[in-house]
Amino acid sequence: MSIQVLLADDQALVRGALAALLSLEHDIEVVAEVGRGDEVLEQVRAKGVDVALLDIEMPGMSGIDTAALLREQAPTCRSLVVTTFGRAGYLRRALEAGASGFVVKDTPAGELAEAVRRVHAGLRVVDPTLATESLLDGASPLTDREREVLAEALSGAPVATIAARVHLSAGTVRNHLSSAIGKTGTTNRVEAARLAHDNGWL
Amino acid sequence: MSIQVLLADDQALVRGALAALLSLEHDIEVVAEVGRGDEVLEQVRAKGVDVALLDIEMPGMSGIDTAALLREQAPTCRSLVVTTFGRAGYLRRALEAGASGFVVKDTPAGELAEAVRRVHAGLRVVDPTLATESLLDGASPLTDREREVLAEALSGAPVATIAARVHLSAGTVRNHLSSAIGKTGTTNRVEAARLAHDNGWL
DNA sequence: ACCTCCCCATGACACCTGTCACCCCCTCCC
DNA sequence: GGGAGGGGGTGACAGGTGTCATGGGGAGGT
Repeated sequence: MSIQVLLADDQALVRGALAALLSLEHDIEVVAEVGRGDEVLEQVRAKGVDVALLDIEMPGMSGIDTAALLREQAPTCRSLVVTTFGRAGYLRRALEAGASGFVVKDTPAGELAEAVRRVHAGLRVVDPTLATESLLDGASPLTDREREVLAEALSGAPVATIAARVHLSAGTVRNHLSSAIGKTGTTNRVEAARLAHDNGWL
Repeated sequence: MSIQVLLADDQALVRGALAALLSLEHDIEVVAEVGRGDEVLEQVRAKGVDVALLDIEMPGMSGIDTAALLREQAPTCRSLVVTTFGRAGYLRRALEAGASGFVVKDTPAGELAEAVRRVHAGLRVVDPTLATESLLDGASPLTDREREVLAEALSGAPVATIAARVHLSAGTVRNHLSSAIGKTGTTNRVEAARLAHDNGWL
């Protein structure tokens, strides 16, 4: 019995290309493709998927949240997160969410099939270049509120707008921003938001 | 004689997957793969490439600049730009640079081979969803200086830092920023920079 | 009970930003 | 020649921003 695989990626071309790549392997069969995170569970149940390849940045539901959902609702299906960005915090959050593997998109193509087999066998697969870096500084120093406020600041909105969106006073928002700026070692909210985003903290 | 194709994309996994996808076609042969824009020309000359698939965001040299280089240095090789982002300005700039085609990565996988064939036949291939939108408002309203200053502002640097980097007085930088904010209909530099970036103006 | 940490909030202060008026230069074009 | 437009610059002003001191409240650990 070959390994039943689901592909979740918002870019149809990448999805189709990965399907072609994996279909070259005799022991792997791509049985489902979806472009949104919130369509994964339904397909996993319907097709009896063994391994779900999840992109992180998808409409509907992120790959990380999807992995957590699968762990609860479909524990026989293992998750392999395949993402564009090798952000330290992503790996940590993916593993915490119950993903069995984490592969960056610039790994050699030949290794993907091997990663799928390992995950299916119950092993963990972690991109080696990230493993060391991540577990050291991957933890976010930000509190929940700081994270929330920074995420809003990413778009460049002024304090008043942010305050309205998170239902806080303008002064409190500025305090959170100031705290986040201090923790990230930056000099203003924009730099802080970028750094936090690049580290996968948002 | 089958069509000789080169793949240029900084993500090895995507590159390998696209190679697998295109290799399913009997009349297409992937003869070269590179991960950097500045390695394309060399490979095109060495392998006698007919069609170069170029990602835009690559280290070394952007896909757009690479297309322009190929037009000059290897006019028998046609360029097909394949990119993640459907930004209006990208299409316009790609076509101005001499690319024969422009495809977004979330087009159906099956259409890629057809796009390659059309480009090879000397036809233009343009993503239909972008064609209308792009040629209307794809032109940037920004002057060179405004573009330059906005690009620096993208990182969140304060005016003093930007002024030092572009060798202008702080006041002039603020004037350019103010002008750019006005033209983009935004309220501050961060929003203006994001909008300009998303439209491919930077 | 006590300490620590996070959360919410206010007021004050220095500084940064966005805008405007006004000046200069140069180039292109009618 | 004159006008339009881009570029570079200055000074001034209102308002936004970052920091700090100082409150109060609650959850968790010792």
